[in-house]
Amino acid sequence: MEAGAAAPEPPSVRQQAVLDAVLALMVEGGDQLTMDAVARRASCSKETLYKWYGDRDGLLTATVRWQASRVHAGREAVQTLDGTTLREHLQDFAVSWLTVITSRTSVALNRIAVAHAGSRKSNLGGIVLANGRFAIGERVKPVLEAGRAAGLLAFADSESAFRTFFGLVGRDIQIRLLLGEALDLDADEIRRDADRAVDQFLALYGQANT
Amino acid sequence: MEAGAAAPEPPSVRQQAVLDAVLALMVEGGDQLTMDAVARRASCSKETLYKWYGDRDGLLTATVRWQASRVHAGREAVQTLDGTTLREHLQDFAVSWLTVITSRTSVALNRIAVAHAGSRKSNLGGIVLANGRFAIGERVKPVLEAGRAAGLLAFADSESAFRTFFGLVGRDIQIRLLLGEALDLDADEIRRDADRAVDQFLALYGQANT
DNA sequence: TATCGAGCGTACCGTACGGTACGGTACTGG
DNA sequence: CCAGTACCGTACCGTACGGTACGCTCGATA
Repeated sequence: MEAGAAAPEPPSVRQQAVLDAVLALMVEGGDQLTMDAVARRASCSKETLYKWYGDRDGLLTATVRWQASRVHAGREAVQTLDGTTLREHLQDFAVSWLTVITSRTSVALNRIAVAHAGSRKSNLGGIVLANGRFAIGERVKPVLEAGRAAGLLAFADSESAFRTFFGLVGRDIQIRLLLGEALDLDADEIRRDADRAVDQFLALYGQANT
Repeated sequence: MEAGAAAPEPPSVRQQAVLDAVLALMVEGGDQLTMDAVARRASCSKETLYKWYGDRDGLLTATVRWQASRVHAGREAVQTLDGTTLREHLQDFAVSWLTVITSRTSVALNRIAVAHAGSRKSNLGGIVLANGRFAIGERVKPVLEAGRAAGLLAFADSESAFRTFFGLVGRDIQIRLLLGEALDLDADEIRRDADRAVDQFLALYGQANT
């Protein structure tokens, strides 16, 4: 998947404030995301907005990238891997993924990106995919492969195994949220959900010694 | 989930043609879905559109319901259920669900509904959920329960079991499509995917005699 | 044949919003 | 103290689109 032209330069503090204003407006309801509203909320002039971001799409793109840059956790290398640490890693991934996709910000952002994917031009959808679904895939797959190398997991294709993991974790959550269902999970429910998903994944792909 | 006021009366043939025009325009790109474009495409006057559907939202709502009315397959009763027929039933569900969510029409419609869910008012999202995710849930759960009654499956909560099935079938397909990835599956891939999902589901919930 | 309603096509209105222009202000460097 | 820069606030422009009004045709009914 093409992420669509690398980010040019990191936003200044003032620019970050503007992008946060955009995020806030997104969360408050997708339809009030006008350039006027952004300028008012961020206490800046529209002219500045256009100077910094070119046009509305540029502003949206910068916002998506800004949010993505905050979500990325560092990818720590996996060295020792026994049944317990593998399980912990997977649980961490599941919890953080569920936390992300159930957050108001993510829901709002994904709504914008999905809507944008309908009308071509400037693919926010691609950026969101690259920084969401694909980014976590690239982080999980090494763990799965390390698990296989340690004899803890068995699968032929790590991509396919990851997709199953993804499905077991997310189930119907994301589409229900995107379509407007209330359904807010607290940290406990997320943890239980993650536990269940990891249990099921290990039941499918785990070797005896887990 | 509230479906949002039952459908008033079935559309006339002429009205169906109008709604099909709306669907066609949705598929061609979400942004050209203007009342003018619909009137032109359907060879009718805007005044008629407003007379029949009240306003733009009414037209969209009618379109979503119209599409939903076409997707609903009859729910046949489940009587005899052995391991083979259970598997067949689940495979049928998986195939038809994958076929639906990968169809251009469904993607376009879901995009509209998701976008609409951002700005409150007239929840298309609720209607889509009710006729998609929840409708299939209500059709699958009786089968799961029959499978449990026949000693073929083991689970405590059929809703939860269904959600796992849903996740195993859909995985990341829907979100990737909604976010604009190309990814078109042909009938063969769908069938293989459905097979895999059913295998995995039975591995998790099946009793020995499957 | 006269009347009537349904509906097509087109013209029109109001407004919201993307984008631009411009005056005013504060800070920076010489 | 002056020039330059960056930016705020506001006014402005053009257009696209939701919604309305109106004249016309056509088929049905008496």
